[in-house]
Amino acid sequence: MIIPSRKPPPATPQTAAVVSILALKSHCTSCTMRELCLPVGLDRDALRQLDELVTTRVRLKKGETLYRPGDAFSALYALRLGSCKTTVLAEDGREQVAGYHMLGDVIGMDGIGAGYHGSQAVALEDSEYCVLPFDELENLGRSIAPLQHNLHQFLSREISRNHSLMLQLGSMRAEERLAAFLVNLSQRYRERGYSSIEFVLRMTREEIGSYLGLKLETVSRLFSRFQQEGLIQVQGRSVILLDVSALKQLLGQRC
Amino acid sequence: MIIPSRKPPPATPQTAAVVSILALKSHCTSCTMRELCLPVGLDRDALRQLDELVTTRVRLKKGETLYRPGDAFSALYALRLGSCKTTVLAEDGREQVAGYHMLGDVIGMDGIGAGYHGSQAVALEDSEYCVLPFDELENLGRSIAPLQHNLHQFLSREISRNHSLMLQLGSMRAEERLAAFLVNLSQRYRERGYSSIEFVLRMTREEIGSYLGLKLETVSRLFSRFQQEGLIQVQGRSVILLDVSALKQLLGQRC
DNA sequence: CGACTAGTTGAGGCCAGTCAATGTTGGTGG
DNA sequence: CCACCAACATTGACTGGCCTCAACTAGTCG
Repeated sequence: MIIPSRKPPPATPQTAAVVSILALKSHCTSCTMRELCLPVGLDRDALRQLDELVTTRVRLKKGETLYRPGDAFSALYALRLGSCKTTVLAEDGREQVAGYHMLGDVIGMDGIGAGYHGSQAVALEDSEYCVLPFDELENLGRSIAPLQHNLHQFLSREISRNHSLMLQLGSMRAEERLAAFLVNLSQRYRERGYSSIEFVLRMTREEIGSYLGLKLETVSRLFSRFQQEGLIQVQGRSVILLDVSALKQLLGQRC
Repeated sequence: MIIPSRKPPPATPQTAAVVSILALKSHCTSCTMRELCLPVGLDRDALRQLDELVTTRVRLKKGETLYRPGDAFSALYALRLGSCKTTVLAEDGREQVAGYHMLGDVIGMDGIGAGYHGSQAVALEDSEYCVLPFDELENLGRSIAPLQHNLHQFLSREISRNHSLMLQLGSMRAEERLAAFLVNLSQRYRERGYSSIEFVLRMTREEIGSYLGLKLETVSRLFSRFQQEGLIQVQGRSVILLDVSALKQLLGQRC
């Protein structure tokens, strides 16, 4: 609620150096992520106008940064390929993962309010982003009501997502948090047409721990225990969910 | 990240019963909270149009509910008088406070994405809310760019606020969390023209604990300790901050 | 191959939770 | 106005879940 967001304007250098800008047009019209992304439900005419707006893509290698705290906010980014994490930093340098993002996710939304980013986005693997210049997006939203509404929905869902995470961090035990994490990943992979029971984690134990407010050793121990109990099969970053309903029960959720 | 937001539509009864609807026009034009609230920076003409939209207010007594999880989403609410908390519920009934809100705050934003509320808003004292019908607000936003932008900023700031809270919940120790809580309240009281060093808490120890992911006994002990250390003076819900900079240092510090 | 990063596992400690007893406050009705 | 009660708050003693520290293994890459 406090610290990182109200910082004075950019002290940090802009991060354009590490990214490759592609002047290719990235047609929403033909994008496979269209129905998961901001253009969801738009008609052909609206899609064409949105295409006009998305003139650049950014490509990041694993570990590279899309934006940092303090960078001027100018655009939202739609994740087109690969995956990334967003992290927030405390004043003393402590860092916490605030989200893991995959295809169709829109990131950077925390920058609108302050005019500069309060968080950081780092690629977990080689990845690609459509740049949505925010001024133009607002302009276009004023003429295309469904686009405007989609934007509002994306902003709102980010809030809901954060609420769930806050609930996990504030009132769940370690094993419940990890179960929630796995079930959530599972659902999102399914939505994107991937296997919901077998996937490869893109992040380290430490990053998972950071996201869940746990230490890496705790995460590791829990993976081992879940495996022992027959809930999952885990081998490094490869995970197979053997008993999804048991995992869901762990969080108090009825399937 | 998971549980409460993706529920099926309303099972819960609508909450209109407990609230008093006032058909009074609540003029943004003359509202003292104007510069903290959604109309911030709007010109006279825009203000007048916004006035047209805000046709009703809701008045709640302490403990009454503005909306519940599952209630159909139709409007945002601008807090005009008093204060309230918003809470999120896990499936097993566990409840966690997600935010404390005061004059000028806009609440209900988590409902846009799903079409129904995922959280609950409960009055901490007798309070009053301007009802902002969301469809109409979107419409108006399409003709008044600054209003549209303000809405986006409010949505975005809610995200930033959540990020800070996540950071607290995930990586701070109990004393740091409470210090952060007090400093944050202090800042918000100042912004609203109240004393930033002397105020009365509107919530119980248990509610503070719920917000910070702590138990009420822990909160109580910390208040006592802070007092012993000369950081604050506390008497029930009355708090005086004696050493704000020491409190701020507590959040920056890694022990 | 060595250096490095990531992951696993064990031992022990500490912070915050739990349980319990007691004190305080504020609202209500006699 | 005061007595009463219930809700809220404080404090102590003890427990336990997660953290810390540490040793070791597995996999990767120059």
